[in-house]
Amino acid sequence: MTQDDSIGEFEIPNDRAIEAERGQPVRLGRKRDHTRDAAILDASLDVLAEVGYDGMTMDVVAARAKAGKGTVYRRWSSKAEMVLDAVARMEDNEADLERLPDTGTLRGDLVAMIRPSSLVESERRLKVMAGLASMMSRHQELAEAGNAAVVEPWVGALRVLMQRAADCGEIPASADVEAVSQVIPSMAAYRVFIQRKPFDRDFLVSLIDGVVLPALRPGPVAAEPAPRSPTS
Amino acid sequence: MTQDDSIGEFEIPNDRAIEAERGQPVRLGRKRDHTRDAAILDASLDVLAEVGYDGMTMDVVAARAKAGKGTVYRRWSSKAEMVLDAVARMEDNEADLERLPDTGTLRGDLVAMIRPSSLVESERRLKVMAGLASMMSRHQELAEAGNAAVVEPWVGALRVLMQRAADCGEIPASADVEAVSQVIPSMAAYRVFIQRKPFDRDFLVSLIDGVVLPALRPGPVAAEPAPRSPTS
DNA sequence: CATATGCGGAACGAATTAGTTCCGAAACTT
DNA sequence: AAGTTTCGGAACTAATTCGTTCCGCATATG
Repeated sequence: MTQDDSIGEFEIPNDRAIEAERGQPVRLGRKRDHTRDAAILDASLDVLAEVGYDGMTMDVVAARAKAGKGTVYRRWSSKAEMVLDAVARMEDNEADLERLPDTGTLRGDLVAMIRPSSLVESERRLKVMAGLASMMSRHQELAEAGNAAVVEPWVGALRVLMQRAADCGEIPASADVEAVSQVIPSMAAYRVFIQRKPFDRDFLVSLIDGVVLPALRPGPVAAEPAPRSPTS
Repeated sequence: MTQDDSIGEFEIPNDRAIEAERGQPVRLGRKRDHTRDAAILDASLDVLAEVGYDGMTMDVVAARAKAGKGTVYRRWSSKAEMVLDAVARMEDNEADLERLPDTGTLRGDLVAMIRPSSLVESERRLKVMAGLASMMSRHQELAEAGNAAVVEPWVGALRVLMQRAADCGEIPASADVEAVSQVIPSMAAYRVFIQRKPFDRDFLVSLIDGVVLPALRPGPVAAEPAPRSPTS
Protein backbone atom coordinates (compact mmCIF):
# COMPACT_ATOMS: atom_id res chain seq x y z
CA MET A 1 0.00 0.00 0.00
CA THR A 2 1.22 3.47 -0.87
CA GLN A 3 1.61 6.58 1.28
CA ASP A 4 -1.38 8.03 -0.53
CA ASP A 5 -3.76 5.49 0.96
CA SER A 6 -6.51 7.23 2.87
CA ILE A 7 -7.17 6.37 6.49
CA GLY A 8 -10.61 5.22 5.45
CA GLU A 9 -9.25 2.54 3.23
CA PHE A 10 -7.06 1.37 6.03
CA GLU A 11 -9.76 1.20 8.68
CA ILE A 12 -12.42 -0.44 6.55
CA PRO A 13 -10.60 -3.50 5.27
CA ASN A 14 -11.73 -4.89 1.96
CA ASP A 15 -12.96 -8.39 1.43
CA ARG A 16 -9.57 -9.65 0.38
CA ALA A 17 -8.23 -8.59 3.74
CA ILE A 18 -11.12 -10.33 5.48
CA GLU A 19 -10.40 -13.41 3.46
CA ALA A 20 -6.77 -13.37 4.48
CA GLU A 21 -7.65 -12.86 8.14
CA ARG A 22 -10.41 -15.43 8.53
CA GLY A 23 -9.30 -18.00 6.04
CA GLN A 24 -12.82 -17.84 4.61
CA PRO A 25 -12.21 -16.71 1.05
CA VAL A 26 -14.58 -14.02 -0.20
CA ARG A 27 -14.42 -14.89 -3.86
CA LEU A 28 -15.49 -12.93 -6.84
CA GLY A 29 -18.16 -14.07 -9.22
CA ARG A 30 -21.19 -16.28 -9.04
CA LYS A 31 -21.33 -18.45 -5.94
CA ARG A 32 -21.27 -22.18 -6.12
CA ASP A 33 -24.74 -23.66 -5.81
CA HIS A 34 -24.34 -26.36 -3.22
CA THR A 35 -27.78 -27.77 -3.86
CA ARG A 36 -26.20 -29.15 -7.05
CA ASP A 37 -23.85 -31.28 -4.95
CA ALA A 38 -26.71 -33.25 -3.51
CA ALA A 39 -28.44 -33.54 -6.87
CA ILE A 40 -25.30 -34.96 -8.48
CA LEU A 41 -24.53 -37.35 -5.64
CA ASP A 42 -28.10 -38.55 -5.60
CA ALA A 43 -27.99 -39.20 -9.32
CA SER A 44 -24.74 -41.09 -8.74
CA LEU A 45 -26.36 -43.40 -6.21
CA ASP A 46 -29.31 -44.02 -8.50
CA VAL A 47 -27.12 -44.94 -11.44
CA LEU A 48 -24.84 -46.95 -9.18
CA ALA A 49 -27.77 -49.02 -7.94
CA GLU A 50 -29.00 -49.55 -11.48
CA VAL A 51 -25.88 -50.43 -13.46
CA GLY A 52 -23.00 -50.68 -10.99
CA TYR A 53 -19.77 -48.74 -10.77
CA ASP A 54 -18.32 -49.75 -14.10
CA GLY A 55 -21.56 -49.41 -16.00
CA MET A 56 -21.99 -45.90 -14.68
CA THR A 57 -20.75 -43.12 -16.98
CA MET A 58 -20.14 -39.55 -15.99
CA ASP A 59 -22.24 -38.35 -18.92
CA VAL A 60 -25.25 -40.25 -17.65
CA VAL A 61 -24.80 -39.04 -14.09
CA ALA A 62 -24.45 -35.44 -15.19
CA ALA A 63 -27.43 -35.68 -17.52
CA ARG A 64 -29.59 -37.28 -14.85
CA ALA A 65 -28.71 -34.48 -12.44
CA LYS A 66 -29.26 -31.94 -15.23
CA ALA A 67 -25.71 -30.74 -14.74
CA GLY A 68 -22.77 -30.18 -17.05
CA LYS A 69 -19.72 -32.35 -16.64
CA GLY A 70 -17.73 -29.22 -15.86
CA THR A 71 -19.94 -28.72 -12.82
CA VAL A 72 -19.23 -32.26 -11.73
CA TYR A 73 -15.47 -32.09 -12.15
CA ARG A 74 -15.31 -28.72 -10.39
CA ARG A 75 -16.49 -30.59 -7.27
CA TRP A 76 -14.74 -33.96 -7.48
CA SER A 77 -11.52 -34.64 -9.27
CA SER A 78 -12.50 -38.09 -10.51
CA LYS A 79 -15.30 -40.59 -10.79
CA ALA A 80 -13.85 -42.58 -7.90
CA GLU A 81 -13.85 -39.58 -5.57
CA MET A 82 -17.39 -38.67 -6.49
CA VAL A 83 -18.65 -42.17 -5.78
CA LEU A 84 -16.74 -42.37 -2.53
CA ASP A 85 -18.34 -39.12 -1.42
CA ALA A 86 -21.78 -40.29 -2.51
CA VAL A 87 -21.47 -43.48 -0.50
CA ALA A 88 -20.00 -41.75 2.52
CA ARG A 89 -22.85 -39.26 2.67
CA MET A 90 -25.49 -42.00 2.62
CA GLU A 91 -24.44 -42.62 6.18
CA ASP A 92 -25.79 -39.27 7.32
CA ASN A 93 -29.39 -39.77 6.25
CA GLU A 94 -30.31 -42.49 8.67
CA ALA A 95 -32.82 -40.84 10.96
CA ASP A 96 -34.66 -44.16 11.06
CA LEU A 97 -31.93 -45.95 12.90
CA GLU A 98 -31.40 -43.23 15.48
CA ARG A 99 -34.76 -43.35 17.22
CA LEU A 100 -35.08 -47.03 18.07
CA PRO A 101 -38.46 -48.52 18.95
CA ASP A 102 -39.18 -49.57 22.52
CA THR A 103 -42.32 -51.67 22.54
CA GLY A 104 -41.69 -53.83 25.58
CA THR A 105 -40.69 -57.03 23.77
CA LEU A 106 -37.76 -57.78 21.52
CA ARG A 107 -40.09 -59.14 18.87
CA GLY A 108 -42.15 -55.99 19.02
CA ASP A 109 -39.02 -53.87 18.61
CA LEU A 110 -37.72 -55.89 15.68
CA VAL A 111 -41.05 -55.82 13.90
CA ALA A 112 -41.45 -52.13 14.62
CA MET A 113 -38.24 -51.48 12.71
CA ILE A 114 -39.95 -52.67 9.53
CA ARG A 115 -41.58 -49.65 7.95
CA PRO A 116 -42.40 -49.19 4.29
CA SER A 117 -40.01 -46.28 3.92
CA SER A 118 -37.16 -48.15 5.56
CA LEU A 119 -37.81 -51.18 3.35
CA VAL A 120 -37.46 -49.07 0.22
CA GLU A 121 -34.43 -47.24 1.53
CA SER A 122 -32.72 -50.45 2.67
CA GLU A 123 -33.26 -52.11 -0.66
CA ARG A 124 -31.76 -49.15 -2.47
CA ARG A 125 -28.73 -49.22 -0.19
CA LEU A 126 -28.26 -52.92 -0.76
CA LYS A 127 -28.37 -52.37 -4.50
CA VAL A 128 -25.77 -49.65 -4.20
CA MET A 129 -23.59 -52.11 -2.33
CA ALA A 130 -24.07 -54.67 -5.08
CA GLY A 131 -23.06 -52.06 -7.63
CA LEU A 132 -19.87 -51.45 -5.67
CA ALA A 133 -19.11 -55.10 -5.02
CA SER A 134 -16.61 -55.77 -7.76
CA MET A 135 -14.89 -52.47 -6.97
CA MET A 136 -14.67 -53.20 -3.26
CA SER A 137 -12.22 -56.04 -3.74
CA ARG A 138 -9.74 -53.58 -5.25
CA HIS A 139 -10.57 -50.41 -3.31
CA GLN A 140 -10.30 -50.92 0.44
CA GLU A 141 -11.47 -47.40 1.24
CA LEU A 142 -14.65 -47.91 -0.76
CA ALA A 143 -15.39 -51.20 0.95
CA GLU A 144 -15.12 -49.50 4.33
CA ALA A 145 -17.29 -46.60 3.25
CA GLY A 146 -19.93 -48.99 1.99
CA ASN A 147 -19.86 -51.01 5.15
CA ALA A 148 -20.00 -47.91 7.35
CA ALA A 149 -22.86 -46.38 5.36
CA VAL A 150 -25.05 -49.37 4.62
CA VAL A 151 -24.49 -52.31 6.88
CA GLU A 152 -22.88 -51.16 10.11
CA PRO A 153 -25.62 -48.74 11.23
CA TRP A 154 -28.21 -51.43 10.65
CA VAL A 155 -26.26 -54.08 12.53
CA GLY A 156 -25.61 -51.55 15.27
CA ALA A 157 -29.29 -50.78 15.76
CA LEU A 158 -30.19 -54.46 15.94
CA ARG A 159 -27.36 -55.06 18.38
CA VAL A 160 -28.68 -52.35 20.67
CA LEU A 161 -32.16 -53.85 20.66
CA MET A 162 -30.85 -57.32 21.38
CA GLN A 163 -28.42 -56.17 24.04
CA ARG A 164 -31.21 -54.33 25.79
CA ALA A 165 -33.30 -57.50 25.78
CA ALA A 166 -30.36 -59.39 27.23
CA ASP A 167 -29.86 -56.79 29.96
CA CYS A 168 -33.53 -57.05 30.89
CA GLY A 169 -33.32 -60.83 31.07
CA GLU A 170 -35.72 -61.30 28.17
CA ILE A 171 -33.10 -63.38 26.41
CA PRO A 172 -30.28 -65.30 28.07
CA ALA A 173 -27.02 -63.47 28.75
CA SER A 174 -25.24 -66.30 26.96
CA ALA A 175 -26.84 -65.36 23.62
CA ASP A 176 -24.35 -64.47 20.89
CA VAL A 177 -25.79 -61.02 20.25
CA GLU A 178 -22.83 -59.98 18.12
CA ALA A 179 -23.34 -62.78 15.62
CA VAL A 180 -27.13 -62.80 15.61
CA SER A 181 -27.32 -59.05 14.96
CA GLN A 182 -25.58 -59.69 11.64
CA VAL A 183 -28.13 -62.26 10.51
CA ILE A 184 -30.81 -59.90 9.22
CA PRO A 185 -28.56 -57.60 7.16
CA SER A 186 -26.57 -60.44 5.64
CA MET A 187 -29.62 -62.46 4.72
CA ALA A 188 -31.25 -59.34 3.35
CA ALA A 189 -28.26 -58.86 1.07
CA TYR A 190 -28.41 -62.52 0.04
CA ARG A 191 -32.10 -62.15 -0.79
CA VAL A 192 -31.81 -58.91 -2.72
CA PHE A 193 -28.89 -59.60 -4.96
CA ILE A 194 -28.51 -63.32 -5.16
CA GLN A 195 -31.99 -64.74 -4.77
CA ARG A 196 -33.54 -61.61 -6.32
CA LYS A 197 -36.74 -62.10 -4.39
CA PRO A 198 -38.82 -59.25 -2.99
CA PHE A 199 -37.46 -57.51 0.07
CA ASP A 200 -40.66 -57.05 2.01
CA ARG A 201 -42.31 -57.23 5.39
CA ASP A 202 -43.20 -60.91 5.11
CA PHE A 203 -39.61 -61.86 4.47
CA LEU A 204 -38.35 -59.94 7.50
CA VAL A 205 -41.07 -61.23 9.81
CA SER A 206 -40.38 -64.83 8.87
CA LEU A 207 -36.67 -64.20 9.40
CA ILE A 208 -37.36 -62.77 12.84
CA ASP A 209 -39.63 -65.63 13.85
CA GLY A 210 -37.78 -68.42 12.07
CA VAL A 211 -34.16 -67.59 12.80
CA VAL A 212 -33.43 -64.57 14.98
CA LEU A 213 -35.77 -65.13 17.91
CA PRO A 214 -35.22 -68.90 18.00
CA ALA A 215 -31.47 -68.32 18.08
CA LEU A 216 -31.82 -65.97 21.05
CA ARG A 217 -34.31 -68.09 22.94
CA PRO A 218 -33.23 -69.80 26.17
CA GLY A 219 -32.49 -73.46 25.55
CA PRO A 220 -31.37 -76.60 27.32
CA VAL A 221 -28.34 -75.46 29.29
CA ALA A 222 -25.31 -77.48 28.32
CA ALA A 223 -27.60 -80.44 27.64
CA GLU A 224 -25.82 -82.12 24.77
CA PRO A 225 -28.43 -84.13 22.90
CA ALA A 226 -27.63 -87.80 22.73
CA PRO A 227 -25.96 -88.66 19.44
CA ARG A 228 -28.08 -90.71 17.14
CA SER A 229 -26.48 -93.65 15.46
CA PRO A 230 -25.34 -92.61 11.99
CA THR A 231 -28.10 -93.10 9.47
CA SER A 232 -25.91 -95.09 7.16
CA MET B 1 -24.18 -90.77 -57.59
CA THR B 2 -23.56 -91.90 -61.11
CA GLN B 3 -24.04 -95.28 -62.68
CA ASP B 4 -20.25 -95.57 -62.90
CA ASP B 5 -19.83 -95.67 -59.15
CA SER B 6 -18.16 -98.86 -58.09
CA ILE B 7 -19.77 -101.01 -55.49
CA GLY B 8 -16.72 -100.48 -53.31
CA GLU B 9 -17.21 -96.76 -53.13
CA PHE B 10 -20.80 -97.31 -52.22
CA GLU B 11 -20.12 -99.72 -49.42
CA ILE B 12 -17.19 -97.87 -47.88
CA PRO B 13 -18.49 -94.35 -47.50
CA ASN B 14 -15.96 -91.56 -47.15
CA ASP B 15 -15.68 -89.31 -44.15
CA ARG B 16 -17.87 -86.60 -45.63
CA ALA B 17 -20.62 -89.14 -46.02
CA ILE B 18 -20.16 -90.21 -42.40
CA GLU B 19 -20.35 -86.60 -41.36
CA ALA B 20 -23.57 -86.10 -43.26
CA GLU B 21 -25.09 -89.27 -41.86
CA ARG B 22 -24.17 -88.95 -38.20
CA GLY B 23 -24.09 -85.20 -37.86
CA GLN B 24 -20.63 -85.62 -36.34
CA PRO B 25 -18.45 -83.65 -38.74
CA VAL B 26 -15.17 -85.30 -39.63
CA ARG B 27 -13.23 -82.17 -40.31
CA LEU B 28 -9.95 -81.69 -42.03
CA GLY B 29 -6.95 -80.23 -40.36
CA ARG B 30 -5.64 -80.09 -36.82
CA LYS B 31 -8.18 -80.98 -34.18
CA ARG B 32 -9.32 -78.57 -31.54
CA ASP B 33 -7.49 -79.09 -28.25
CA HIS B 34 -10.24 -79.22 -25.67
CA THR B 35 -7.82 -79.07 -22.76
CA ARG B 36 -7.48 -75.41 -23.74
CA ASP B 37 -11.16 -74.86 -22.90
CA ALA B 38 -10.61 -75.64 -19.25
CA ALA B 39 -7.39 -73.61 -19.10
CA ILE B 40 -9.15 -70.55 -20.49
CA LEU B 41 -12.24 -70.90 -18.29
CA ASP B 42 -10.07 -71.40 -15.24
CA ALA B 43 -8.09 -68.27 -16.04
CA SER B 44 -11.42 -66.47 -16.45
CA LEU B 45 -12.54 -67.44 -12.97
CA ASP B 46 -9.22 -66.40 -11.47
CA VAL B 47 -9.31 -62.99 -13.10
CA LEU B 48 -13.00 -62.64 -12.29
CA ALA B 49 -12.33 -63.26 -8.61
CA GLU B 50 -9.45 -60.79 -8.64
CA VAL B 51 -10.79 -57.79 -10.52
CA GLY B 52 -14.46 -58.48 -11.28
CA TYR B 53 -16.27 -58.73 -14.57
CA ASP B 54 -15.65 -55.21 -15.80
CA GLY B 55 -12.04 -55.13 -14.68
CA MET B 56 -11.36 -58.33 -16.56
CA THR B 57 -9.97 -57.94 -20.08
CA MET B 58 -9.84 -60.61 -22.72
CA ASP B 59 -6.15 -59.91 -23.28
CA VAL B 60 -5.36 -60.69 -19.67
CA VAL B 61 -7.45 -63.86 -19.65
CA ALA B 62 -5.84 -65.12 -22.84
CA ALA B 63 -2.36 -64.27 -21.62
CA ARG B 64 -2.94 -65.98 -18.27
CA ALA B 65 -4.12 -69.11 -20.06
CA LYS B 66 -1.18 -68.79 -22.49
CA ALA B 67 -3.68 -68.69 -25.33
CA GLY B 68 -4.18 -66.39 -28.27
CA LYS B 69 -7.35 -64.36 -28.43
CA GLY B 70 -8.25 -66.12 -31.64
CA THR B 71 -8.32 -69.38 -29.70
CA VAL B 72 -10.67 -67.80 -27.20
CA TYR B 73 -13.07 -66.36 -29.73
CA ARG B 74 -13.14 -69.58 -31.68
CA ARG B 75 -14.83 -71.10 -28.61
CA TRP B 76 -17.04 -68.32 -27.29
CA SER B 77 -18.48 -65.52 -29.33
CA SER B 78 -18.15 -62.87 -26.63
CA LYS B 79 -16.79 -62.11 -23.19
CA ALA B 80 -20.27 -62.51 -21.70
CA GLU B 81 -20.71 -66.00 -23.12
CA MET B 82 -17.30 -67.08 -21.94
CA VAL B 83 -17.97 -65.89 -18.40
CA LEU B 84 -21.39 -67.49 -18.35
CA ASP B 85 -19.86 -70.80 -19.36
CA ALA B 86 -17.09 -70.46 -16.80
CA VAL B 87 -19.58 -69.85 -14.00
CA ALA B 88 -21.92 -72.59 -15.14
CA ARG B 89 -19.13 -75.17 -15.18
CA MET B 90 -18.11 -74.33 -11.61
CA GLU B 91 -21.24 -76.17 -10.61
CA ASP B 92 -19.88 -79.49 -11.78
CA ASN B 93 -16.79 -79.62 -9.59
CA GLU B 94 -18.47 -80.00 -6.25
CA ALA B 95 -17.50 -83.47 -5.17
CA ASP B 96 -17.33 -82.13 -1.62
CA LEU B 97 -21.02 -81.49 -1.37
CA GLU B 98 -22.05 -84.85 -2.78
CA ARG B 99 -20.72 -87.10 -0.06
CA LEU B 100 -22.24 -85.57 3.05
CA PRO B 101 -20.83 -86.39 6.49
CA ASP B 102 -22.84 -88.55 8.86
CA THR B 103 -21.25 -88.34 12.29
CA GLY B 104 -24.26 -89.00 14.47
CA THR B 105 -24.94 -85.42 15.57
CA LEU B 106 -25.94 -82.37 13.57
CA ARG B 107 -23.11 -80.40 15.10
CA GLY B 108 -20.67 -83.11 14.13
CA ASP B 109 -21.97 -83.08 10.57
CA LEU B 110 -21.79 -79.31 10.26
CA VAL B 111 -18.27 -79.17 11.65
CA ALA B 112 -17.21 -82.07 9.46
CA MET B 113 -18.14 -80.05 6.40
CA ILE B 114 -15.37 -77.59 7.26
CA ARG B 115 -12.26 -78.84 5.56
CA PRO B 116 -9.27 -76.75 4.51
CA SER B 117 -9.82 -77.49 0.83
CA SER B 118 -13.50 -76.59 0.97
CA LEU B 119 -12.68 -73.36 2.82
CA VAL B 120 -10.34 -72.29 0.05
CA GLU B 121 -12.72 -73.36 -2.68
CA SER B 122 -15.70 -71.66 -1.05
CA GLU B 123 -13.81 -68.43 -0.62
CA ARG B 124 -12.82 -68.44 -4.28
CA ARG B 125 -16.42 -69.02 -5.32
CA LEU B 126 -17.64 -66.22 -3.11
CA LYS B 127 -15.09 -63.89 -4.68
CA VAL B 128 -16.25 -64.90 -8.13
CA MET B 129 -19.78 -64.03 -7.05
CA ALA B 130 -18.59 -60.66 -5.80
CA GLY B 131 -16.92 -60.04 -9.14
CA LEU B 132 -20.21 -60.77 -10.88
CA ALA B 133 -22.35 -58.79 -8.46
CA SER B 134 -22.74 -55.58 -10.39
CA MET B 135 -23.38 -57.55 -13.58
CA MET B 136 -26.02 -59.73 -11.97
CA SER B 137 -28.44 -56.87 -11.55
CA ARG B 138 -28.51 -56.43 -15.33
CA HIS B 139 -28.04 -60.01 -16.50
CA GLN B 140 -30.70 -62.32 -15.09
CA GLU B 141 -29.17 -65.42 -16.64
CA LEU B 142 -25.83 -64.74 -15.01
CA ALA B 143 -27.41 -64.22 -11.62
CA GLU B 144 -29.11 -67.59 -11.89
CA ALA B 145 -25.92 -69.30 -13.02
CA GLY B 146 -24.02 -67.81 -10.10
CA ASN B 147 -26.66 -68.85 -7.64
CA ALA B 148 -26.88 -72.35 -9.07
CA ALA B 149 -23.11 -72.80 -9.08
CA VAL B 150 -22.05 -71.17 -5.83
CA VAL B 151 -24.81 -70.81 -3.32
CA GLU B 152 -27.56 -73.31 -4.03
CA PRO B 153 -25.47 -76.49 -3.75
CA TRP B 154 -24.13 -75.27 -0.42
CA VAL B 155 -27.55 -74.38 0.92
CA GLY B 156 -28.87 -77.67 -0.38
CA ALA B 157 -26.25 -79.70 1.46
CA LEU B 158 -26.92 -77.89 4.73
CA ARG B 159 -30.64 -78.33 4.25
CA VAL B 160 -30.19 -82.08 3.87
CA LEU B 161 -28.15 -82.31 7.07
CA MET B 162 -30.69 -80.27 9.01
CA GLN B 163 -33.67 -82.09 7.60
CA ARG B 164 -32.12 -85.40 8.56
CA ALA B 165 -31.64 -84.13 12.10
CA ALA B 166 -35.27 -83.04 12.16
CA ASP B 167 -36.45 -86.43 10.90
CA CYS B 168 -34.45 -88.13 13.63
CA GLY B 169 -35.95 -85.91 16.28
CA GLU B 170 -32.61 -84.34 17.10
CA ILE B 171 -34.11 -80.93 16.43
CA PRO B 172 -37.79 -80.02 16.68
CA ALA B 173 -39.94 -80.55 13.60
CA SER B 174 -41.08 -76.95 13.96
CA ALA B 175 -37.60 -75.66 13.13
CA ASP B 176 -37.43 -73.42 10.05
CA VAL B 177 -34.88 -75.55 8.22
CA GLU B 178 -35.38 -73.68 4.96
CA ALA B 179 -34.40 -70.32 6.46
CA VAL B 180 -31.66 -71.57 8.77
CA SER B 181 -29.91 -73.45 5.97
CA GLN B 182 -29.34 -70.09 4.27
CA VAL B 183 -27.66 -68.56 7.31
CA ILE B 184 -24.16 -69.94 6.81
CA PRO B 185 -23.78 -69.12 3.09
CA SER B 186 -25.23 -65.64 3.42
CA MET B 187 -23.13 -64.76 6.44
CA ALA B 188 -20.09 -66.21 4.71
CA ALA B 189 -20.71 -63.88 1.78
CA TYR B 190 -21.17 -60.98 4.17
CA ARG B 191 -17.90 -61.79 5.88
CA VAL B 192 -15.85 -62.29 2.73
CA PHE B 193 -16.83 -59.31 0.67
CA ILE B 194 -18.21 -56.75 3.08
CA GLN B 195 -16.41 -57.32 6.35
CA ARG B 196 -13.32 -58.62 4.54
CA LYS B 197 -12.34 -60.74 7.50
CA PRO B 198 -10.74 -64.19 7.19
CA PHE B 199 -13.02 -67.00 6.10
CA ASP B 200 -11.73 -69.74 8.36
CA ARG B 201 -12.67 -72.60 10.62
CA ASP B 202 -13.07 -70.44 13.73
CA PHE B 203 -15.58 -68.23 12.00
CA LEU B 204 -17.69 -71.16 10.85
CA VAL B 205 -17.57 -72.93 14.21
CA SER B 206 -18.68 -69.84 16.07
CA LEU B 207 -21.47 -69.38 13.54
CA ILE B 208 -22.60 -72.96 14.06
CA ASP B 209 -22.51 -72.68 17.86
CA GLY B 210 -23.67 -69.09 18.14
CA VAL B 211 -26.46 -68.94 15.59
CA VAL B 212 -27.32 -72.09 13.68
CA LEU B 213 -27.61 -74.64 16.49
CA PRO B 214 -29.29 -72.22 18.92
CA ALA B 215 -31.86 -71.39 16.22
CA LEU B 216 -32.63 -75.10 15.76
CA ARG B 217 -32.68 -75.98 19.43
CA PRO B 218 -35.97 -76.89 21.10
CA GLY B 219 -37.32 -73.97 23.09
CA PRO B 220 -40.19 -73.00 25.31
CA VAL B 221 -43.22 -74.10 23.32
CA ALA B 222 -45.56 -71.18 22.69
CA ALA B 223 -44.40 -69.69 25.96
CA GLU B 224 -44.55 -66.01 25.14
CA PRO B 225 -42.15 -64.26 27.53
CA ALA B 226 -43.84 -61.62 29.63
CA PRO B 227 -43.37 -58.19 28.10
CA ARG B 228 -41.13 -55.94 30.07
CA SER B 229 -42.26 -52.40 30.65
CA PRO B 230 -40.66 -50.21 27.99
CA THR B 231 -37.30 -48.91 29.16
CA SER B 232 -38.27 -45.31 28.53
C1' DC C 1 2.79 -83.72 -50.83
C1' DA C 2 -1.47 -80.70 -51.01
C1' DT C 3 -4.97 -78.85 -48.33
C1' DA C 4 -7.38 -77.41 -44.27
C1' DT C 5 -7.78 -76.35 -39.53
C1' DG C 6 -5.98 -75.11 -34.73
C1' DC C 7 -2.35 -73.05 -32.16
C1' DG C 8 0.07 -68.66 -29.71
C1' DG C 9 1.01 -64.10 -30.65
C1' DA C 10 0.81 -59.50 -32.48
C1' DA C 11 -1.32 -55.83 -34.97
C1' DC C 12 -5.38 -53.55 -36.22
C1' DG C 13 -10.24 -51.14 -36.32
C1' DA C 14 -14.19 -49.48 -34.06
C1' DA C 15 -16.50 -48.08 -30.11
C1' DT C 16 -16.71 -46.39 -25.55
C1' DT C 17 -15.57 -43.24 -21.89
C1' DA C 18 -12.84 -40.38 -18.32
C1' DG C 19 -11.53 -35.99 -18.12
C1' DT C 20 -10.75 -31.21 -20.47
C1' DT C 21 -12.06 -27.14 -22.78
C1' DC C 22 -14.96 -23.90 -24.72
C1' DC C 23 -19.48 -21.50 -25.24
C1' DG C 24 -23.13 -18.12 -23.95
C1' DA C 25 -25.82 -16.89 -20.05
C1' DA C 26 -26.45 -15.96 -15.12
C1' DA C 27 -24.94 -14.24 -10.70
C1' DC C 28 -21.83 -12.06 -7.74
C1' DT C 29 -18.03 -8.29 -6.09
C1' DT C 30 -15.99 -3.94 -6.54
C1' DA D 1 -20.09 -1.00 -15.76
C1' DA D 2 -16.25 -4.16 -15.52
C1' DG D 3 -14.37 -8.24 -14.11
C1' DT D 4 -14.80 -12.91 -12.13
C1' DT D 5 -16.87 -17.23 -11.17
C1' DT D 6 -20.63 -20.74 -11.86
C1' DC D 7 -24.03 -22.68 -14.59
C1' DG D 8 -25.80 -26.37 -18.38
C1' DG D 9 -24.37 -28.12 -22.56
C1' DA D 10 -21.55 -29.59 -26.38
C1' DA D 11 -17.24 -30.67 -28.60
C1' DC D 12 -12.87 -32.54 -28.15
C1' DT D 13 -8.63 -35.57 -26.63
C1' DA D 14 -6.48 -39.53 -25.09
C1' DA D 15 -6.69 -44.05 -23.42
C1' DT D 16 -8.77 -48.41 -23.05
C1' DT D 17 -10.79 -52.61 -24.73
C1' DC D 18 -13.73 -55.74 -27.47
C1' DG D 19 -13.49 -58.36 -31.30
C1' DT D 20 -11.18 -59.34 -35.99
C1' DT D 21 -7.44 -60.46 -38.87
C1' DC D 22 -3.12 -61.97 -40.13
C1' DC D 23 1.33 -64.41 -39.32
C1' DG D 24 4.28 -68.60 -38.92
C1' DC D 25 4.03 -73.04 -37.21
C1' DA D 26 1.90 -77.58 -35.77
C1' DT D 27 -1.22 -81.19 -36.75
C1' DA D 28 -4.72 -83.38 -39.08
C1' DT D 29 -6.95 -85.64 -43.64
C1' DG D 30 -6.61 -87.38 -48.40
